[in-house]
Amino acid sequence: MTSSHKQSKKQDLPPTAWAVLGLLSFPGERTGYELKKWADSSLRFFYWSPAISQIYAELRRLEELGYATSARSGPEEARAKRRYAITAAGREALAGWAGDTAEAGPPVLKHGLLLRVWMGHLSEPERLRALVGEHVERTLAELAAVREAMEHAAEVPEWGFPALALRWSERQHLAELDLARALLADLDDLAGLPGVDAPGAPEAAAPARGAVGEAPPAGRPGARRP
Amino acid sequence: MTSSHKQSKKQDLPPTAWAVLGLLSFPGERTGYELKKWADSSLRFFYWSPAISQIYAELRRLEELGYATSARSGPEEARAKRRYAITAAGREALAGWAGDTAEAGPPVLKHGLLLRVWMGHLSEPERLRALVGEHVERTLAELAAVREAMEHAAEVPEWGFPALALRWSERQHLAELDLARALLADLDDLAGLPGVDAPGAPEAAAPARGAVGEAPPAGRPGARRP
DNA sequence: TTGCCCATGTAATTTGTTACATGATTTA
DNA sequence: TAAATCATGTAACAAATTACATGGGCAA
Repeated sequence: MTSSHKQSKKQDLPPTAWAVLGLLSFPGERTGYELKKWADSSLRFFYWSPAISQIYAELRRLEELGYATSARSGPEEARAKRRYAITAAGREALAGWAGDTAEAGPPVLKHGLLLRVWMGHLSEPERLRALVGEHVERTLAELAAVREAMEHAAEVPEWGFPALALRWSERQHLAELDLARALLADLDDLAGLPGVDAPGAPEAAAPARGAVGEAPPAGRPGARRP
Repeated sequence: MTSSHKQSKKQDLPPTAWAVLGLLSFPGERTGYELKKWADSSLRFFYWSPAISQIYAELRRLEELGYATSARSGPEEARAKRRYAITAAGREALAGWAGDTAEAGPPVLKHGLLLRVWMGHLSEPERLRALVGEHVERTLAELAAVREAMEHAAEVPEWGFPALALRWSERQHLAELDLARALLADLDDLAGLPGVDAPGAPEAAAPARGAVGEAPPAGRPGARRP
């Protein structure tokens, strides 16, 4: 078991494989099914929750690489229940990946709402505003889900880092709500109706000031009516 | 060539196809190459910039569907320069997609840094802080790129909506910087060193207040040292 | 006894990437 | 005249999804 096993390219797995291995890096053994449920209430808030079929595929790959082991229980036949655990090699590889500066790229954001705003000339102004409203609704629902997950995470003391990640996600969703409010205001400006039909909130502005470069405080961008 | 052409499923294209069609929805005809460059300085900030080879593929598909037309110029031979334009059918379909409430899902975010923080037990605290620092650097660079793109967008009067999207992106990046600052503070707390080695900024807090549910103001989460 | 949750997997397909091939036009 | 940029495409592959197949255990 020395020469040319299968480990062709050691440190070059897709992010999903590392994410699954990360799930395994917490104490305890679990099944693919359990991993999926856990991902649904943690990773999905700031990263991604793979399809269950992909989790099984990654688990097999990780085992082939020697990064995980499995013990089957129940029927000795095919499709027996398998509980997976990380190996020492797996832990080491994962730690290497997690700390690798080159590996960590920029965050990936695909924001469907903004794509629609960008081509806003195709929609009625009202439709656009409605889309933003739906986005706010979805964000509120997500925020509630994050907070629920936070309660679970708070129960277990060794989940300090997962709790941190969830706190980040909570703030991120709050920021998303602020961005939506500002977007709505800009949309009004561009439509040429300055501040008339705003239904609720009385101009709660002051968005994201930073030590970096102050966000253009005066003078909205559009507002060019002939 | 009338009966069963190829348009099997009318309104069911991948988001990338719609994005490319969206690029085409602005006045003027352009080549795939030009589309790619434009996407690199607009769509990529809040959505995504497809590979050039995929742009060509999508353009061919859009033409097959009758959503775009192309006129070749230069050599009549193969691989002639092609300028694409949207058709009336294309514009209609795109408008339908853009306004469709069911079509617009939640934004997709894959944040590699947070994935690493989530499994922070695998890294040295210093490494983790360094990763956050790099993220801040990247974000600042992106922010500068957004601002440069905004200058270009400001030149052309009919780019009101693209300008809005860029403004959103600018604020989004500023929010990301705030989130990184808060994350760093939480990391310090969890490490047990409360607020000592903060190098620069004198506690510029007050992140995202919202009418929704105030972000836990007092009492940090971790801070449980034995 | 029907339906739901647990649990694992295969197959087909879509989406998207990188690497490669080719050549024209512009700029230094 | 060499290099960069413009410009279009093909081929091979990777990543990930959906749909499907299978079956045990448990609760209404």
